[in-house]
Amino acid sequence: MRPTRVEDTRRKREEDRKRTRQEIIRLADGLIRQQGFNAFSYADIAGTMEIRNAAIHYYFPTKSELGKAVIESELERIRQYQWRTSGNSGEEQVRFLVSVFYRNSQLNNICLMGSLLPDFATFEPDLQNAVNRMCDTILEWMMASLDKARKEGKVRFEGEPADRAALVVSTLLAALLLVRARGQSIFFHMVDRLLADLGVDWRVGDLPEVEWPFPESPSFT
Amino acid sequence: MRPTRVEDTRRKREEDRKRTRQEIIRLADGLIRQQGFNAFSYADIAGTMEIRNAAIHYYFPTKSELGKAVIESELERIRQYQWRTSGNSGEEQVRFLVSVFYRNSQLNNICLMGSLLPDFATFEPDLQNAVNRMCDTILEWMMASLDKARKEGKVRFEGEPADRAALVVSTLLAALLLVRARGQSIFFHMVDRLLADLGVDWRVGDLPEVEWPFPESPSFT
DNA sequence: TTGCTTACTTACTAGTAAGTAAGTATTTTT
DNA sequence: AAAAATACTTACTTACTAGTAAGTAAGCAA
Repeated sequence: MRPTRVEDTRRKREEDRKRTRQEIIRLADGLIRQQGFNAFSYADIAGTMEIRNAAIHYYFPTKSELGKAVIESELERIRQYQWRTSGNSGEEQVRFLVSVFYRNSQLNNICLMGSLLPDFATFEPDLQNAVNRMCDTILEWMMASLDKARKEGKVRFEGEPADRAALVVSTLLAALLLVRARGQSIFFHMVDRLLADLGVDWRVGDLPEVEWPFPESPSFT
Repeated sequence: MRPTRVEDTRRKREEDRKRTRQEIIRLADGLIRQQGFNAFSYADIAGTMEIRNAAIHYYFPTKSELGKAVIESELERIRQYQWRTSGNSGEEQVRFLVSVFYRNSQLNNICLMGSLLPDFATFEPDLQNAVNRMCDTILEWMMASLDKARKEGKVRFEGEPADRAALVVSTLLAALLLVRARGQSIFFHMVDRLLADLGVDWRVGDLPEVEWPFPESPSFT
C-alpha cells in the first residue's frame, strides 16, 4: 500500500518539526558545553537559527525542558554508541570511550557532566534527576567496558571496576576542563598516562573514529 | 613610640575596610563554588551582608574584579598552606592536599577550578589569566609534593610527576563534582582508590586538619 | 468555503543583571 | 572652623532574562 499524498506531506511536516527541534537541541548542547547552562540564553539560539525567541519556547516551554531534552539526546547517542560497539572487545570499548572525549577536546568542548555538575545546585529537580541519570549511565558504561577488558586480560587495574570507572571518567572529564587553562597538550599527556596505567597501547591514530553529531562548533555571536 | 590616637583610629578604619572586603570575597567564593560564577549576583552578597548592591561595587567595580580578588585570595591561602607544610614529608604534603579537597566535599563545595573552568569562555582576559595562574599553582604544588614523596620512597607512581599531578588533581576535582550527582560516598571511594594506587595508607582520621577560612557554608536566600 | 491545526512572529510582562551618578553622615586633615 | 576624604546609600540606567499572550500566514480537513 503506497502512501497517499496526504500521508506524504504529513510525514514531511513531522520531519521538519523534528529537524527544527534537533537543531535547537544541537545548538543548546554546544552552548552548554562552551558557556555553561546558566550563561547561554534563548537569544543565542534564536540568533543563530534566525528565528525568534518565542519559537524556541514553542518547542521547549522552559529552559529546564530544553536542558532535559539536551540530556535525553546525549543519552540516546550513548545508547547508539553502546549498541554499535557491543560486539567489540572491552579494550576497544575503552579506547572508543576515550575517543569520544578526544573528539570533544578537539572542538574545545567540555563534556556535559563537566558543564552541568557545577551548576547543579541551581537546577530544578527534574533537570537534576536527568543529570544524575546521565552520570550514572556514563559511569556504568565505563565500568562495564573496564570490567570486560580486565576479564579478557587486555587491561590491568586494581580495585572494583566501579571505583576504577569513576577515576577514569574523572580523568577524562577534568582533562577537558584543564584544556581551557593549559591548551590541548595537557589532554594528550593525561590520556597517555591514563592508558599507560591501564596497560593499553595507543597512538592518536589508534583511537576509533567517532561519528559525531556536531561536525563543527556552532558559531556564537 | 606608642601610637597616637589618630594613628589608632586610622588603623581601625583600615581594618574595618579590610574586614568588609574579605567578607565580600568570602561570600563570593562560597557562591562561586555553590552556584557558579555566572549564576550568582551582587544581590546575593548584599542580601546576606545587609548592605546595598552599590556598596559591593564600591569595593569591586566590576564582577570580573571580584572574581580576580577571589582567586587572589585562594592563591594567598595556598601560599600559606605551602609555607606551613614545607617542613613535612612529601607523603604528608600529598595527604594534606587531599584533605583540602576533603574539606570541600564536606561542605558540598566544589573547588574553584571545577567551578570556574566551565565558564572560562565567558570571562574577560584578565580573569582568564587569573584562572590560568591558579590552575598552574595547584598543579605545581601537587607535582612538587608527589615528586618529593616518590624520592622519599613513600609513594609510588609511574611517569613524570607533572603528568601524575594532573591525574591526581583531576581525580580530586572531578570527585567533588560527582558528589553533586552521587552523594558523599563516591568521594571516599575515589580517594580510597587514588591513595591505594599511590601506595599511601590512610583513614579519614589520618587526614590532617585543614584550617578553613569558611567555617560554615554561607546561607543563601 | 469554512473551520482547524501548525509553526511560527510580534509585542509584551515582570523580573533581574551589572553598573553609575549623586548625595550624605561621619571622620580626618589642614 | 573649613575642606577633604571615607564608606557607604538612594535612586537610577541600560541591557538582558525567561516566559506569555495574541495574532497570522500557510496548509489541511470537512
